[in-house]
Amino acid sequence: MSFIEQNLIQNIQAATEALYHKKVEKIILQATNANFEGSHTLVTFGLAKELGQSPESLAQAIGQYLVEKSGIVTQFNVAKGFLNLTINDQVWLQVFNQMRTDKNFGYAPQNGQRVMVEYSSPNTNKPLHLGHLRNIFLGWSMAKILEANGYEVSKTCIVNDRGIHICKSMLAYQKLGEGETPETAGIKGDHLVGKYYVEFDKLHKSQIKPEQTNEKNPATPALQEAEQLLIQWEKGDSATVDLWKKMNGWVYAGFNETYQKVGVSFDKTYYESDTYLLGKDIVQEGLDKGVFYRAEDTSVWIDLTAEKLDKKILLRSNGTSVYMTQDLGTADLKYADYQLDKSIYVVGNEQDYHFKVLFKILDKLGRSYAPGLYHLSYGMVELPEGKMKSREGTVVDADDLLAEMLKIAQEKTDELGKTDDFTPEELQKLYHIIGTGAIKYFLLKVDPKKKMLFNPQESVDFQGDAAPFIQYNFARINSILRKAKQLNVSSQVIDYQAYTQLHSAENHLLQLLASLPAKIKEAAEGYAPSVIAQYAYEVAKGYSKFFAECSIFNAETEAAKSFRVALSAMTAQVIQKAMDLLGIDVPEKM
RNA sequence: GGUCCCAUAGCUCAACUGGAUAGAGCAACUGCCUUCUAAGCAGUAGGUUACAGGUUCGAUUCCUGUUGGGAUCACCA
Repeated sequence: MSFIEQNLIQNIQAATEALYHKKVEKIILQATNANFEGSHTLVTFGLAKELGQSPESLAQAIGQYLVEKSGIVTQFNVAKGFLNLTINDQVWLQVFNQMRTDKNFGYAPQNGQRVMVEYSSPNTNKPLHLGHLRNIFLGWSMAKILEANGYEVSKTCIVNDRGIHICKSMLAYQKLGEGETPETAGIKGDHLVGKYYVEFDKLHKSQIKPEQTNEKNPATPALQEAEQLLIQWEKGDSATVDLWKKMNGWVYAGFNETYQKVGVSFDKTYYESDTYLLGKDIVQEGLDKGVFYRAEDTSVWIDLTAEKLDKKILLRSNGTSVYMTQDLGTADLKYADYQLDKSIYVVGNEQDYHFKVLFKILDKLGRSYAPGLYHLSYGMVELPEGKMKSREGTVVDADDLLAEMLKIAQEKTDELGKTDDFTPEELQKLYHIIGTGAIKYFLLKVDPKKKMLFNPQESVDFQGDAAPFIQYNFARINSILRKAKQLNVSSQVIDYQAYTQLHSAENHLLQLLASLPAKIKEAAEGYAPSVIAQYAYEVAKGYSKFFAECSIFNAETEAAKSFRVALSAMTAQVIQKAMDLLGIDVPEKM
């Protein structure tokens, strides 16, 4: 809480005591609506009831008191029951001075807690698509935000690298591959494997007999062969394992290329081929504790109907484990590896039910870490015609989209012609910063919980509420700072006393900058990078307005000039920090 | 059918967790570059917050119902 809020709350409490001889415990302030004068607002309806006063007269009385006694409130107005307070500009300048001298402004100190963010978690049978990008950017940003809130964060990825779906692409490759490799085919490894996954689907569908069309899982020869391959793999058959290793290697190389392109990485990768047998001992533990039960056919279940959930299978009658069993095992493994206080799973909302059940089971088993588990459930990215389906080819491929972003960035940059002095390398770097920034911002600005729409026809915005606009303001500021250096305008020392009247655009911007710490906290508590994205845009907009309305180098006084340079520098710093939390770079020039 | 989620301007999204006259961007229309980067600024227009009730000083937000959309309910992962 800022000292302004502390001061106001204390003085409001003092006011109610002095005026009505009653101490009020909780005072809640909110930001003043833009249509009214002031920055802080006290909503008096609740207080009025408690004190037996009318909201209007109470607001008047407290307002009067604050102007006289607080030392920071210069004026107030009352609309209905809302008491709007205007804070002295000198106080705002103090706030400004405080934030610019704080190297860690916005960041919370270490809190000694460990948190894991698991994200991406791809299958190794097809390339990444737009939905994965939302997942990846959310995970990365969430990790950054938690770090900024003082957590020790580890980023992990659980690769789903085994199972029937992997065997499908292996089988198709065996049949049709003719020794093709990413090199000979000239195709990125993950795309090559994805191609054979599609081939398998074609083969499988062509083999479905007329009388099987209504079955949910028609047993075609192709499917049976793939199942056979899975059995071979589980036996450790060397030829099968070698093929599996080779194809997975291609996929990893492809994924890594994409990860690198978008600038994300992991501290730890778990492979399901290593962990898929985990969790069976937990099944035994659950049986011993009486949390699970064994059915007549020897399969193991948990009955969660009392919790308004269903019965869930945990071990098949043939003794093999299911998805849930593995997740129980990896939860224990993660905790054993990192002693986590919190563990965040970034997984799509189609798995809401799965995680509800998973967390409930771990809780029932008495795991101490259960309360710290959180499913960061995000909505699907949909196309105008509906959901993306990889088998039907209606997906927006991640690599294709990134390439298109770079292309648009290049076209737009070249069109504006402001980069004539750039070297080819600098230009490539700039296109990359702008292109990837645009897609990241596009995916992160929306509340994670909500599904969102991507229209390939309109693609991603580079204008208005978009990353390039924010980056543009950062570049603009750097231009200003370069010029300030040239002109020897010092912003180190500011004569605040000589600057008594802030321009409304300055005041607005300053208040925005001051709210960075609150926003970083809010983003972590709500698990919502969108809070930061919206904030970054507002700051950029605030600067743009200031830039248009206040001349910096032709300022009326020296004090104003140096303050404006300092305000610009501070804005650049805040923009950079906010964008960094989103995983978005900012350019010095553009 | 059970459970869960969603519905806000023509389009894409906000709305400080129950607050004021519901805000931005895109698209449309008006102005503004011989002065610090116009990827910009200022303005006009655009809304019965799906619908019907309820709770209260006050509802886009909470409750009930209706309609429409999505997810999930596998001895798949």
